[in-house]
Amino acid sequence: GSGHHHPMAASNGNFLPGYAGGADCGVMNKQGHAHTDMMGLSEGGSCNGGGVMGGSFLGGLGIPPGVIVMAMGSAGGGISDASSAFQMTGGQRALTDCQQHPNSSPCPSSSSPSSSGVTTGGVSLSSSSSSSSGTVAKRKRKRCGVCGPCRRLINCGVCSSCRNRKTGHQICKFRKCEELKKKPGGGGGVLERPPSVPTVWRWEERSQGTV
DNA sequence: AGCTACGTGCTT
DNA sequence: AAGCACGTAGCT
Repeated sequence: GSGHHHPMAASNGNFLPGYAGGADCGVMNKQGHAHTDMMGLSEGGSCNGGGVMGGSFLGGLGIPPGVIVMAMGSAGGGISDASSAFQMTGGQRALTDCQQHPNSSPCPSSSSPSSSGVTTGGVSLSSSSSSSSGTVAKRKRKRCGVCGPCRRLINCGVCSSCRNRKTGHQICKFRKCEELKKKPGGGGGVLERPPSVPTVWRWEERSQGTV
């Protein structure tokens, strides 16, 4: 057989092997700790050529969660399944990450609240810098780590941000945190956070406390 | 020191 | 208003 590519893969193969495939794998590996997340998301490791087209396909394309849910709901015909699957990936991501590196505390949203301060609803106001002479230095907000885009671990490789990364210095559009998309002072509702965070927190606390 | 990505200004 | 490009904060 020669060139019997999958119809879907063929149409998308224009960029998958070029951007999502190589670029993502390379970048992710370089990150060091992200590979666990990626595996949890793709359930097979697209980089290793696991053959799970669905995983690499969705991840590579960077299709937003909503699309995935719709697709699954359409195929499986069960919203419960879609919801479960979606939550599983998200939960597994956080838990796996935390468990893989409990000492390094890689979790930006759940592992080290005091340092990251994301869960408190903003950047850590700890007197790190700029507290000497009262100069209000520009402090970057950090991604919430729990929204859909934040859960996404693979760059689509085709959006303007990915393509113009060299000059744009921007994260993949599909990975752009929903909170960061809003204005810094947008309604001051920074305290609003999804139930995913407190759930994980309780889980960890119970785990540590019980043991 | 180098990389990633947020914040902001400029251009369209 | 949306997108692009640049500076630079934050992290490794």
